[in-house]
Amino acid sequence: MNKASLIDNYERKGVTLSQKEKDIIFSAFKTVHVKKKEYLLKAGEVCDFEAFVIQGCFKKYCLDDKGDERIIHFSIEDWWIADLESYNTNEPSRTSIQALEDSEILYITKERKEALYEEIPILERIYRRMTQQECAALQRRIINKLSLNATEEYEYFCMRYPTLLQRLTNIQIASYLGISQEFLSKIRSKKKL
Amino acid sequence: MNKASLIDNYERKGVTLSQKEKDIIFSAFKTVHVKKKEYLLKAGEVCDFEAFVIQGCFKKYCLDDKGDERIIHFSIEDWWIADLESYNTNEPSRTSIQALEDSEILYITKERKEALYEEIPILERIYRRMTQQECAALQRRIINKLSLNATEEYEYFCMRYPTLLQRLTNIQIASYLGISQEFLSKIRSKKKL
DNA sequence: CGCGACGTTGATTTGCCTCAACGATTGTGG
DNA sequence: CCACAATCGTTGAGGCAAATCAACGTCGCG
Repeated sequence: MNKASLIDNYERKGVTLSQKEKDIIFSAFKTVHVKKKEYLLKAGEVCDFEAFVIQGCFKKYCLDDKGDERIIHFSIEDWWIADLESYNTNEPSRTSIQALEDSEILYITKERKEALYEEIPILERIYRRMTQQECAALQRRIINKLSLNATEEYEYFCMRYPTLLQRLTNIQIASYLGISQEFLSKIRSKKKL
Repeated sequence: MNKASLIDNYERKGVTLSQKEKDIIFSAFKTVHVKKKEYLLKAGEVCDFEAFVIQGCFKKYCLDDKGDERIIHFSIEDWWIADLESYNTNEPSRTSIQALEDSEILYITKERKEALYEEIPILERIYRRMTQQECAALQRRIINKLSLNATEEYEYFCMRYPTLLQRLTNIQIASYLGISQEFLSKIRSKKKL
């Protein structure tokens, strides 16, 4: 993956960009290297950026009242990461974003991005469609949480995100599914039979 | 609530519209009356519309493998309703949308709405911000599902949607929370003590 | 009036959690 | 580069939250 994948990601939303527009976009983003275990965002800070993952893997999580991590989302190559709730409201984030591998991202501040919308209005459409798709994905996750038991949710995860399976620990997957690592282990051992 | 609330809803996203733009918008939407128990969308159909609720209440739900209803979302006055997943992909919806009360909506087809984006480009921004907020709300729901037990989820629902509480049956609330109606009843009786 | 949907309560079952123990793997400092 | 610690994956025993099943009174409505 490289910087150009950002433009691919944009144009996959059904919009064609001129070379000049592409240049403006590239100059608005900053390439940033993030080492494993480093944080892009810590709970309590305001999320004033968005990032596009070129290489690597991130988790977005919050802590429950017992202090256990609840993973909300994983982002790998070609995905976006930010805390939209904090980004929208300018209030402190309840989530943290941490690199699970040495990673490389394209980073843009909220301020810079708002300016970009003025320069390239068609970006509004691109991000509208992108956000619509994210809504659909989040709705799907809620439907699964309402309809499936732990075993079925794990099977859906395996089917939907086979590449993620290999890059994550069981603890991380269990936290994403909302079950204990011990119970996930039992699900896996039953599945092999 | 009346038609003008649609414009209020738009302008609350930080954009001001001219009178001419408002007129164009009004003429693009159709006022539709929907009787209690009637369907706006049935599972298996493609969702080629969006609707804004002026009066009344709707539920969006799907059926699990046992045939039980799982309510994904309620929409009352001043909210939007559609199945974004089907709307985006043009594939058959897995959800159904049904009126819980005699209702009145502003209805627009996908085709008409795409034309509206061409006529009034600033609508792209309005809908982008609207969709961003929806994403944040969906993320919040996922966090709750991951972090809270049934009692805490119910208390959050009461706090967040007090007006909905009075208009829904316990069965509907239980289905939304993903618990059985019997258990919800037990939660409620404990709470009164 | 009578039927069906609703809300409640109790008895029983079950899916998943918690705690504890263990080997295997990974990481790290000397 | 090795020794030791930390993290990880697994398994078993026991416990709890919530589901299921069943019964019953109430209410609204045709």
